[in-house]
Amino acid sequence: MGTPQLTKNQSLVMGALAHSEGPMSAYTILDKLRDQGFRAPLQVYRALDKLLEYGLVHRLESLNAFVACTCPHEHEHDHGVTAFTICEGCGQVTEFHDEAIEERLSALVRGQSFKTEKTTIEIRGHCKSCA
Amino acid sequence: MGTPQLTKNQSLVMGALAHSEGPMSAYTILDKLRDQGFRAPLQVYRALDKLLEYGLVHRLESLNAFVACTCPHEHEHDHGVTAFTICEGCGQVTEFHDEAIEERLSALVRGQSFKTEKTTIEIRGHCKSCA
DNA sequence: TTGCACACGTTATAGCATAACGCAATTGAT
DNA sequence: ATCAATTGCGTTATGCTATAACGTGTGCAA
Repeated sequence: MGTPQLTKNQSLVMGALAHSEGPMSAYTILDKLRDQGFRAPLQVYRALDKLLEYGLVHRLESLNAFVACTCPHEHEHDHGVTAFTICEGCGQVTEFHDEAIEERLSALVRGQSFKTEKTTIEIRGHCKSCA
Repeated sequence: MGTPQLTKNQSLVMGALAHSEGPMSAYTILDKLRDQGFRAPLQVYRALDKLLEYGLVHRLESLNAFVACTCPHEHEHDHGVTAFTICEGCGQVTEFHDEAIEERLSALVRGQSFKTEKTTIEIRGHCKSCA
C-alpha cells in the first residue's frame, strides 16, 4: 500500500490545510473551499477521514481541529506516536516524535495487558514568542 | 487553598460521575440529574468547570467526556501529568501517572522554549478483557 | 448599605459531527 | 461485454457538544 492518488476533494482539503499557518476546524476548511464548490460539512469530513487514514493529516483532539502532517516523508512506515505542542497565544502547532516516550508508554500499557490502537499526546501552553 | 466545600450542583455532578462505571458526556450527566432538578446544559458545564479546577474530575479530550479522578488523595499537591487508557470495547478508563514520561516530555518541550500549561495523554485501544 | 463576588436559572445560539438517501464512476470477475 | 461490488460524491436533515448573554439571589466585607 502507501498513499493512493488523492481525489479532487481530498486534494482541496489537503491543500487548504497545507497552506494554513495553523490548525483548522472542519467548518473553517468548508468556508475556505466554498469557492471551489464545497457546500456541506460531509464533503470535508469524508476527505479528512481518508487523509487521516493515509497519515497526511492529524486530528488535534483538544482543539477539534486538523493539521497537515509536518513529516511528509514518513508516511510509508507508520512512525508511531505523534505528539504536539499547541500555543494558546498564536495557535502554532509543533509536531514531534520521541522513541523514549513511545517505549515507556508501551511498557506501562503492556503492564495493563492493554492493546494500543491510537495514542494522543497534546501539550497546551505558550510558545517562546508568546510566553 | 485546597478543595472548598462543593455547592449543591457540584455535588450532584460529582456524585453522578463517581457512581458511574465509565466516562460520561455533559449531556448524559444532565439526563441523569433531571430528577434532581437539572434542566439546562450550563448547570452541568458550570459544575464541571469547578470540579476540573479542583482536580476532582478529568476531561477526556478524545471522547468529549468526563470522569471522576481515581486518585482521591492527591488533590492537594498538583500531581502533574495524568494519562489514560480508554477501552473502545467496554469503555473502561484507567488513569495513571508516570514520572519518567513527565520528565521526558518536560525536557523535550523545554527544548522548544515552550511553557506547558496542560498535558493530555490518552491511549485508545482494547483492554485485557476486550482484546 | 453599598458594592462585589459568586453561584444559579433560563433562553438562545454557536460549533462540531454523522445518519440516511440516492447517483455516478471505477474496477474486476465471469 | 455485463453484472456486481466498491468507492466517491452531493444533499438534506439531524444530533451532539459547548458557550453567550441576560437576569436573580445570597453572602460578605468595606
